[in-house]
Amino acid sequence: MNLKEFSEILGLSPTTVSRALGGYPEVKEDTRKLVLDAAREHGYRPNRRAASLATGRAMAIGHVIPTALNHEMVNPVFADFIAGAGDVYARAGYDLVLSVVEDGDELRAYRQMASTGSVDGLIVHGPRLDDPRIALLQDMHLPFVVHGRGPEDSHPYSFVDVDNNRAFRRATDLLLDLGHRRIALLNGNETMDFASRRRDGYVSALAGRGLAHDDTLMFSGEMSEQNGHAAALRMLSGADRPTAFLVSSLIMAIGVRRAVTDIGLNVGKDVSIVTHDDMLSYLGNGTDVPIFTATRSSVRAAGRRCAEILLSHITTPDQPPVQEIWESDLVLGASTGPNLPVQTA
Amino acid sequence: MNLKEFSEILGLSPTTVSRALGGYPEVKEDTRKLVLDAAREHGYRPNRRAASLATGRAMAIGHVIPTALNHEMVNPVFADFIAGAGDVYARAGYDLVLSVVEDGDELRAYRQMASTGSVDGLIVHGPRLDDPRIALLQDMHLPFVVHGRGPEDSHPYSFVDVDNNRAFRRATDLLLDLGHRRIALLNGNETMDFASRRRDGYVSALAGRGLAHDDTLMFSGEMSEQNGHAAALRMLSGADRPTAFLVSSLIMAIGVRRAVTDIGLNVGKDVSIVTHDDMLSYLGNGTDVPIFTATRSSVRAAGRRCAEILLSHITTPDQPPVQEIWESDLVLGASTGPNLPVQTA
DNA sequence: CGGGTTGACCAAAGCGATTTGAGGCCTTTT
DNA sequence: AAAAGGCCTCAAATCGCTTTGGTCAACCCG
Repeated sequence: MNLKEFSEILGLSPTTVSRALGGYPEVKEDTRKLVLDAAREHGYRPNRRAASLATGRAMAIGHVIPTALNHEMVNPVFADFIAGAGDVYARAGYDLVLSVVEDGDELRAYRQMASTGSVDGLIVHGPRLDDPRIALLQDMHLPFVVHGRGPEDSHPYSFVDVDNNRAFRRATDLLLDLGHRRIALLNGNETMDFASRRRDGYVSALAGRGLAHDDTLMFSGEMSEQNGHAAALRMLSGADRPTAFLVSSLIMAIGVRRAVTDIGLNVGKDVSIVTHDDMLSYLGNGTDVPIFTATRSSVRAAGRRCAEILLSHITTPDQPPVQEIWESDLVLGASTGPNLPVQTA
Repeated sequence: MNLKEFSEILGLSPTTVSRALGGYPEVKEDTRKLVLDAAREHGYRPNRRAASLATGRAMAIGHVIPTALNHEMVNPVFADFIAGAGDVYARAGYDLVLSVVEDGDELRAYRQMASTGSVDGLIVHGPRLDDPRIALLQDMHLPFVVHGRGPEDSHPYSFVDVDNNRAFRRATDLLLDLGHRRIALLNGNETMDFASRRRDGYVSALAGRGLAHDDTLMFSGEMSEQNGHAAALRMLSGADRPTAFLVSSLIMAIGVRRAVTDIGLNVGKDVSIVTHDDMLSYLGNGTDVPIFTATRSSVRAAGRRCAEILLSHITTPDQPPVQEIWESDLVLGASTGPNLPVQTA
């Protein structure tokens, strides 16, 4: 059923029908109601592609998610981020076009989405320290919003980020205040912007107490349960073992907890854990008292906000960029406690 | 840059250029090479929407993922499933259109995708026991593939599923063979097809040994870490507590493990756990010896296979439906052991 | 040498919407 | 009663591509 057929059923011209559906004022209210009712009854809906072609608006937003085929990992925060963003898109009548590409092929994916005109804007996921994508997107004059932050030397652009440096500085300070001195950092891949900032926060908190950081207590890599377990186990079985862990993701923290219990120690008593918690829907950090003491920020809310900003850039261009740096909560849970003097007993 | 402009640069007609890019035989190889090189140089790519309109093919596949706004959970297997499917789409030149809708609004989403012609086919996620979506899709004559199975009374349709009944029957048998008699089932929501089949497998294995199932040892609900923890804790603190748990997801099993260690028991010694493992990329079940004994089937591979089947239905219609039921591995890990006679000591 | 093939290319007609500019009807004003 | 002005509606152009149905020249063969 196309517009022509549909308008013939109604005995109206395509123009009038289109205007009625589009909500334009040049059509009598009675007529509009007639048209809307008939559309519902006959199940008519304008063809998306034809409408896009005519208006020049794709009514779709692109998300490019990298999947490292060598190390096979899909970042689990995508699901929640996209749930948040997708909700906003749906309300505004936008589609969400997902492109799954191998790491390193992202530039090509962006270029293609832009030149084929299949999206009106893009979300940039997981910016790296030296990320070429942002410059490319600025060149292409396609609206975009970054989840996180990339290089800041270029022209300003819109982003939503959490204050990773501050969050991990505060978390480290908390552990220091509890008397811990051997604090391990299990971080994400430090070529990623967020991980780099978290490391800086951790290092500067230590430096603030005149402590040097110890490379043997620092891990940087994919934030999987396995990696958390392996790294923690290695550190705990070394001499002069850590009494506390600062971890970049809840999943990784679960691996740390398993390592701690594996060797017969107690989380929150013998070993403290502080983790970052993205508030993923399927991995809640306890209902009553949090399981883990955590720096907490909802990635779903970030998805929602990124989508809102992007849509506003699309509907009214030439706005100044929106840059939001969210403070994350530091919530106390059951995984931290004071460093007891007699720990090796 | 559109086709007209681009073909003028080359001094050729739009027809020839389009044919050259489309790989049609009516164009001299030299000319084709010329066109391809120029396209690369000038960054010309046909407008997707216009091409779709002309051919009638959207070159896109729709995925509708439900998000229950009340209970706020996004199924974490989506990320991996979509990574698998997206990879196949990308190679075939298809886009992946994601629609995030509130539970119950799925029918509307499907109807819309079909009538606006924005996709050539659909993947159905998470079929329920009495799922109206499949009948609707058959009515609309839009190709689709179901991940899992829905009602089987209607016309046959394509699906990829694991043999959930058999997997959980075997897992239950294993625990029975190890001497366990009080075996708890922590299942997904049993209005879902997969969970219902797993329950049947569990119940029939018990019945095979003349055992009745005990409602107080059965949980059905969202497969979150919290739910696993809460349900296990409740069961373990009751009288005549279970000695083994059969769990429907690794995340939930992690919650069970936490509950077991919380009350000072040992996983694999005092309490056995068998879980289903979707082989999510960020939640590997150990590298060497599996952490959990598990029924194992890759959801990413399922995504890939569903995509392949769907694309083949789209490119050559009127094929008979493809129905695949995958056997899942039963891998032994460190979380199971014999039921010791003196257990309450 | 001429009719029939074949090869390489092109003009123009869609695909299904939106939107401009023009026209028809009815009410209001002088 | 005629002119002006509103309010609706319409025909046709447009978006950028694909594809049908040619045209034209070169080639082949009896």
